[in-house]
Amino acid sequence: MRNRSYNQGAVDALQSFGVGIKLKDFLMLIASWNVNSIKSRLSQVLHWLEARKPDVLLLQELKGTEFPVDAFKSIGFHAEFVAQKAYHGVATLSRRPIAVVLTSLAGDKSDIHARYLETTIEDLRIINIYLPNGNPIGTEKFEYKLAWMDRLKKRLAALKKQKVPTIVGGDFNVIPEDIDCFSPRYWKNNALFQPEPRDRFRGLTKAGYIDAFRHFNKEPGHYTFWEYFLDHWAHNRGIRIDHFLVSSSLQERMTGCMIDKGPRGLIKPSDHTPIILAIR
DNA sequence: ATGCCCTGCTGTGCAGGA
Repeated sequence: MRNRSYNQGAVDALQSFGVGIKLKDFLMLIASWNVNSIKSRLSQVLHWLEARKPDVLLLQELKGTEFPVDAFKSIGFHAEFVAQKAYHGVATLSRRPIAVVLTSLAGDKSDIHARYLETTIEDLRIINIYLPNGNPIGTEKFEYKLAWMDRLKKRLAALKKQKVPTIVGGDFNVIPEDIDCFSPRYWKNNALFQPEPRDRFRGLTKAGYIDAFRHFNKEPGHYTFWEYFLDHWAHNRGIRIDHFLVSSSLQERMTGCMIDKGPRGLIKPSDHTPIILAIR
């Protein structure tokens, strides 16, 4: 699988959109990709943007203070980012101008992690998140994750009340249901699979934010992350943790949501692969 | 029960990821 060509992945991904959709005619394509270091993955991201031509790309895990704004500018993308040394970091790329609304999530002034970027692009509020991992369970890291999710819920409730059409995309570090992992037994002691974060994720969907991928696809076996080790990729032993949550007011405008497995099969890949949302 | 693999950082392995 490691040698699988990029183009085959692209073809597979496009087919999952179904017949008769002419992508560039009437769709806005919004993608999200945890790249596990933008420095290490820059050429793959540039190549992917040229191949897929999304309108917006949300990046997570930049892993450094430097961000290659000029490289993206040269292929027609505006870029805004929130970064810190060595860890975390999120960036939003867009062919259309980006208006930055917020660069951090309210509710904890001591939280200086680069994990949140709220923007307006066209008529949409687009929130890029890198939700805390939370491992190991039983530590302050797990408590930080839960608190972060509570803060996110507050923010999304406020936007819902204001009737702002909102799309939250990124690495949620939550496996929503058992069908979103290859083996519940393998993940049972992991922060991504605990009842508390899963309940909070369901709380967001109950509050009027649609899990876009599940809206279109009820099958098990569709993942966005595969461990680097133990041949997990070759055996499709993955988890679905990168998500788009979409305001229910935008439901009629959603035309598809797909996972593009192509980039995970490249040489020196990120451990995550992109997810793409199509909005009319 | 833990590591496996990968990245950044200034390291002489560690922290963090998931």
